[in-house]
Amino acid sequence: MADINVSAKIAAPGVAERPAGSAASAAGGPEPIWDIIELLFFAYRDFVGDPDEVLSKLGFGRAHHRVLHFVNRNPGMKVADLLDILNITKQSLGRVLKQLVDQGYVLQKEGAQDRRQRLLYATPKGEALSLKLAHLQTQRITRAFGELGPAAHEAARRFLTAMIDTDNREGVLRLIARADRMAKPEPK
Amino acid sequence: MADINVSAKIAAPGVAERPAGSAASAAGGPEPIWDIIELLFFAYRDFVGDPDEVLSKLGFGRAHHRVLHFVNRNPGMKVADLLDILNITKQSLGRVLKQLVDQGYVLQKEGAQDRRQRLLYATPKGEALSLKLAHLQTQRITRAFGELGPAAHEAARRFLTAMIDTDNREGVLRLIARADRMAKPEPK
DNA sequence: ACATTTATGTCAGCCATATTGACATATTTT
DNA sequence: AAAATATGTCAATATGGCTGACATAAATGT
Repeated sequence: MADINVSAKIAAPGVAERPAGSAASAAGGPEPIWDIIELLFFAYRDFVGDPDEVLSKLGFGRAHHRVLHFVNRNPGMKVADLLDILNITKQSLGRVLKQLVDQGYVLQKEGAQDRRQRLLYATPKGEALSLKLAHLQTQRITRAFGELGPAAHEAARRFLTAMIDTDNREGVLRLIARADRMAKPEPK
Repeated sequence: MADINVSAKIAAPGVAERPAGSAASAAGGPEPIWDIIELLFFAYRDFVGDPDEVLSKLGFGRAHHRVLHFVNRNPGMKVADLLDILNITKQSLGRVLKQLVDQGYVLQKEGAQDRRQRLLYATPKGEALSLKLAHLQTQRITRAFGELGPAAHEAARRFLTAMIDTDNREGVLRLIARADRMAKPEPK
């Protein structure tokens, strides 16, 4: 991880400083909430950084992580569901998914009612990797909550939920709730 | 934005549900904190989605946004500082930075003390774009805080800060704090 | 029964953003 | 004078997005 040591000489004598009433507040409306904007950037960067290290050793990237994660959490999901969640094209998904299938992390099974569908399941190998990555992220979250006290989990959940597009929010919450109830995959 | 409408048939009748003490807690250590892991994914996706739309119309991408953001927030920063923050190589930065310079969003000035340095500044045009993008993100944050009550800002700040790598955290907080001082310089 | 729509896959090519390695130039430091 | 530093650049490569076009099988509607 990069160390953020911007040299103190940035605000060196002679270097232009902004005039008193900054351009933002004077001209362009409400003051940006800089701290949250930047903290989100850094927090997310570190949050995905842990899994990225593990994945790169396997020749995988963040795209594989996302696919494997949602497949593992929602056994039997359709390809189309995954496309909606990830918000990418089927061509993009196809490449990544094929690698996961070929290497035995994900398997596809013909739908029982609708035989056009290729329902997706994580194999034991895939589940193990998914859980390993989730565990890394959970360690970070647990450490953060440990620093913050018992109300932190609920507060974080509420904040993050409120940051989601309002028209998507219900769907996301349903997705999470159902995945929590979801069975272990039984591709029979 | 994609609508998350995973077909309800995933949890089809007859599909087993996870027994109370789930497989993960039985087998593989502590239970992953799925809700925060997934909410972070969706919240961040929407958070960067707003600027992405504006940027794509200008032929820019997320990389340009990051560069412009930090340059605007830290006028006079060195190229090396930017590389540390963004955690990319100078070759990757070079291409993006060149476009921003060529199109008049960023300018480079020779360092006064060290003439090897190319100190980076946002032009008025660059500042305007940066603020426009920050405004979009601020609208989302403001809406979220509005739903959550007055303590939400402090809670979010504490949560996001705690999620950052411990050895990076101080540097990040210093960076944010100094940028805030640059925006509203105290009468010296 | 036939036509249409749906779910998925695939081929081919393009673009954006990242990488590594090697090398160049100017400037500061030793 | 030599070494280290700050930056830039060339060349090649990889990943993960994209669009467009087309193929197949199965479900659905008339």
